[in-house]
Amino acid sequence: MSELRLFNTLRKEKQAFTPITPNHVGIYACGPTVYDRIHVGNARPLVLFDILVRLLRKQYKQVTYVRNITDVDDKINQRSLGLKISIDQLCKQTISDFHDDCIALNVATPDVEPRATEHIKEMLQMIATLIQTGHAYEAAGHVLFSVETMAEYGKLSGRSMDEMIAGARVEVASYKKAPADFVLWKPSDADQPGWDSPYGRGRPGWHIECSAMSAKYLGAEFDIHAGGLDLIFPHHENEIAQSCCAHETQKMAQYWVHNGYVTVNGEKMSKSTGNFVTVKEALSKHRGESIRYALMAAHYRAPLDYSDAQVLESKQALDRLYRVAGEAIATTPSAEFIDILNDDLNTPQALAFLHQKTKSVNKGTHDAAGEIKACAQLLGLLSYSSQEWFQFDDNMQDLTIEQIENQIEERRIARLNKDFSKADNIRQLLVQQGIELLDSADGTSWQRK
RNA sequence: GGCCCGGUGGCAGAGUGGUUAUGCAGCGGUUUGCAAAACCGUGUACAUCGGUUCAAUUCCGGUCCGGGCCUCCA
Repeated sequence: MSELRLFNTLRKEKQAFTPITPNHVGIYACGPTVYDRIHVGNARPLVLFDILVRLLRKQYKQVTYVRNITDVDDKINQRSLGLKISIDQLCKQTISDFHDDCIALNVATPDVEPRATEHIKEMLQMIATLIQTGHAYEAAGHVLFSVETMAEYGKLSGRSMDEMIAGARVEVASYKKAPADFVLWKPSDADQPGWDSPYGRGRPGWHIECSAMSAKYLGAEFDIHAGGLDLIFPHHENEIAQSCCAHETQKMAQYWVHNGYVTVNGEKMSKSTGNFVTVKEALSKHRGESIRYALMAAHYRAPLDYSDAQVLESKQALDRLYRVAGEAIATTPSAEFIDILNDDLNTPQALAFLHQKTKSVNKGTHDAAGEIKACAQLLGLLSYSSQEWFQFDDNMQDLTIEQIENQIEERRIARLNKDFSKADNIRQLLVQQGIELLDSADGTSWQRK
């Protein structure tokens, strides 16, 4: 079995993965800001890093997966005002919806799911350290990180200070020493959420929570930090600056892994542009597992265009896998399969492998059903029995299972009597109600269309 | 304006310096009372122009096109 290789954004190349502590991998992924339902674009990293964690667990004794929840953010404040509900209520509801979406997509719960508001103390400690060591300064009630004090600033995103200043579209606040300096702490009005601090009542800037929480649960230096491509700059760049300066380390995470965008008609899915489909909407049309399959059908770093047609095709592909391996007892994923995933999480090729195995089972050349199931389950697929997969339907039921079975029996008798027109009639009637009959030597079974 | 990424057959989407990706769809078969499923056969795909090479879709350079980041964003 080969070793895991990951494309490291820090180096812009695939690298062999070696954890800092043998047999214990620490991985941190940026989770949602809980102001609204997540969309399919948000679901992609959830699914992909879920697979990465499953793969890591297969190969390392201990894996600590931390995925935060950002529950202090100005978007949350705005939305709570708009909805006229408390921030607390909004967060509570959104987190609950988020967890429902995760379950529907078969995304496993992380080992730690820290919330920003529960780590204000750690953030303030880090800010204090940064001020003491000259990396941060107070100005107009804010605390700002001084980018000039960080020699390697810009390394992750591959841009120089000059470039950033040249291309800056940001309005530079007058109290900043340098245009690229960013906020660690900012003052809160009476009606904004805030915490007492040496700098007055205020709230944290966006980036500091991930630095504080990753350090708390994984240490100053840990193995993998994951997130969407759009977090590279400024979020992850700033996390690195804060963390490395506060901890006096060379690295924050060893490997930085970023997934590509989900697009709609070729354009980035994004809340702010209104170009998005929520996971909930998608789930009203498709099974969670079909959506999950669709999200891994392209390589994680490539863009993925989301459409109903795409998910429908994923459903068909799953049907094929279920037919051959649905009832099988999972054995163990083969080394060949692990190798494919170990090569920078090549899920499309992993799926192709499953289809190849499926063909060989259908041809009768290999008895690989158990292997297919085990491999698929490592991807978080084939988690149902075939019966559940083919007969289950959320939004029925005008027809009970008993009624269907009665119809099948009636048809059986008609067929025995060679009354094929009656038999075909029953088939037709059921088809109209979304039920398809499948004749075989062993009798007739049914499935939902 | 600066920087980055990508262009593969009808669609989606891997991969490779010289040999079948895979799935869906299509066509022709086998099988089947019907319907499916399944199997067999079937596609002269690698944006474009040059270069390197015995050989390039694969490496290098230009061009065109698309997308992204530089502001909140997974």
